[in-house]
Amino acid sequence: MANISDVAKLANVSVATVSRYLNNSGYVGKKSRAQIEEAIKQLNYTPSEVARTLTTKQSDLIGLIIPDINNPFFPELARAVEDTAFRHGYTVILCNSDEDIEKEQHYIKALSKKYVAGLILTTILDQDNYSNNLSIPIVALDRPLNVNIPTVTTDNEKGAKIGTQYLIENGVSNILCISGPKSVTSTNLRLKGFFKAVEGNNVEIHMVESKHDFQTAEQLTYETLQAHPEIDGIFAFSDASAIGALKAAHRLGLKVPEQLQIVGFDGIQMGKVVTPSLTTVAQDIYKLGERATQILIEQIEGKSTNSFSEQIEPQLLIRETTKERGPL
Amino acid sequence: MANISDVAKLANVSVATVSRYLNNSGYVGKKSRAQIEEAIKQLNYTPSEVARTLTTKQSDLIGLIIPDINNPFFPELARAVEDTAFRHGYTVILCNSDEDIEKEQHYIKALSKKYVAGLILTTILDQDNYSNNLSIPIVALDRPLNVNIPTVTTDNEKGAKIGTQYLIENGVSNILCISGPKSVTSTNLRLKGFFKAVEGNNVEIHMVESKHDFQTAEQLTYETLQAHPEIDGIFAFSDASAIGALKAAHRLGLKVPEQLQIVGFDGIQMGKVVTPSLTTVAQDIYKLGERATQILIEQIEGKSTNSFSEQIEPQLLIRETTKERGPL
DNA sequence: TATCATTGTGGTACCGGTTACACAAAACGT
DNA sequence: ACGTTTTGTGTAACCGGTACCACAATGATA
Repeated sequence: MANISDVAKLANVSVATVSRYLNNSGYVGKKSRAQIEEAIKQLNYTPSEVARTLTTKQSDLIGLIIPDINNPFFPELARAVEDTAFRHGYTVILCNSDEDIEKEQHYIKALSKKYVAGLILTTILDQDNYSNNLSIPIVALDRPLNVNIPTVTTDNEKGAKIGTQYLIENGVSNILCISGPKSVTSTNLRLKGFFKAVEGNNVEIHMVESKHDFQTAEQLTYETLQAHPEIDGIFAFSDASAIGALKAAHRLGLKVPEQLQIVGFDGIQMGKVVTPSLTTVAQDIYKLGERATQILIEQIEGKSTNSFSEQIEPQLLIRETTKERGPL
Repeated sequence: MANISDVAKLANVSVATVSRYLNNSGYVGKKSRAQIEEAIKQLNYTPSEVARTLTTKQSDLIGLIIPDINNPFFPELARAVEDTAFRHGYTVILCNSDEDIEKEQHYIKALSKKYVAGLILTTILDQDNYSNNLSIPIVALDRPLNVNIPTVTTDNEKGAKIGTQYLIENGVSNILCISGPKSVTSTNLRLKGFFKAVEGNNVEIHMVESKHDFQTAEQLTYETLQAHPEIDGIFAFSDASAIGALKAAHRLGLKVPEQLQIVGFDGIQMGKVVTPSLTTVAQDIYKLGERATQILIEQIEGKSTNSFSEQIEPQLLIRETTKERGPL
């Protein structure tokens, strides 16, 4: 691969001039410009991003760490981040931490050594250490990280509250709550919302904790439903769990929504395509990813240091797993 | 951030010695070693991957370009690639080309400027140009690229053949074939297999072309099924399409598998969780990703130049969308 | 005409590493 | 005791860019 001095030689100018041409910085005469363009074409030259990064300490890389690529919520989120980043001239490095702290730290380290311009994290670090000893901008997405780090989340408490309330309004009196991992802040906020909605209403509750994953939720729900046939409603903290629960209900021959009503959380595309289609507390996934990226880029480009945390409103999507049917 | 010469100074040795220590190349005395370790600890030093890449022209980055992150097949594939890469000390950069050639080329260019060590492509480039003017190892995954590039695929023709045959054996006489985009090689191979299976058997066929995406397939199937109520079997070229088709069947009140049998292709996790669970021609997704990565790494590390294309056997997973029920 | 801003260009130190080479001290063989 | 090998270390060129500085030519202004 040709380098900048090959170009300079061929164009009969100095590397400095070529560099100026490439970066549109400083003056470049008409004649030189033409020669340089010609040389670049002839040599099929592309500047090395690596060398440039080394001197400028800047890059157009944004690292995105997600915990579980197999939960469709995260690909959809990644899609939004990628779209937005792309539109601003950044390239996204997507890493899958697998809910594994070690793997996550490995990625954070690997990425920061590579001079990513910034990091978007969807993760479980409750310690404050990471924010501080890393000198690049970070934005937390979906799950708050710590007070000093801008965070973009859905109003989880509210979401859980309206989801649960809707179940209760629809006549459910014995709810199974399928929560997510307790280590994650958003789980706890949703728990809070759930309990607020339940409070004072005469409903019985059962709690299980599940990964946001079809299989796990299906198995857990199957067992719980067998042990407690009186359960007539399920509120799941993710659509993935809800869909697993739906499967369990089918296996047990329970009619949804007649015998059992289900409300999920997330609003992934897949919710529309299962049968019956899933009533859910939808997060505005695209907006979530978009805002996180915008905030990060603002920080990277130094345009703003104070665009802090944002909460995005969830919205109840009424579909077919609850009795009071709405539009498809 | 501290750099190598800070470490050298603090340890009272030269940068060369530190470098030798870091890379385990050449001799480093006991005393120096200890001092260096101490200095590194004190300064919290990590070598800059960027600088290293610049001189060595090597990196531990593997670029993976997938066409559609929202089709669960690809996240599962990405997972496999990532796992394998991680185990070998490589980091995966995942890019989503969105089936968009421009975006894809942008990513290929961006990645090659960053000295990725190699590239895994899942893509639609029928032209040969890319293989040649890029000097890094490439492996094509899921879709063959061109003869000079190692390729890891499922035996698509065979897969389509056994899927279709199974449908016919189960008494289907009027098949709707939901193919994928014709621009992709694997689609054409599957078409070939489909036609081979159909040939000579007295079945009627309908063809539609769909993206591998729930919504599109659902809509298309809905329309086709309405126009042709005599259809009693569907073979879809992806599980995503098959699941969309299943939804369409539900909307039309058709009983699956009694009135309509469905076979998908891919073997994604989700197939298990829909109701009824999806009979499908399963690709060995993990193996697909694993082998592609292994072959790429072999090429990167120069261990092998001739480990060429591999085909992986598909396997029919009999579940509930076909009449002859197998194990769950 | 002298002065000064504008335009255009080249030289070169530097970013943070790697590595070839030179050289010294220690260990070894005879 | 002396040549040879092994071990240990430093100097400096280099990777491919960027950017500061110096300097020349041109045009504008006083």
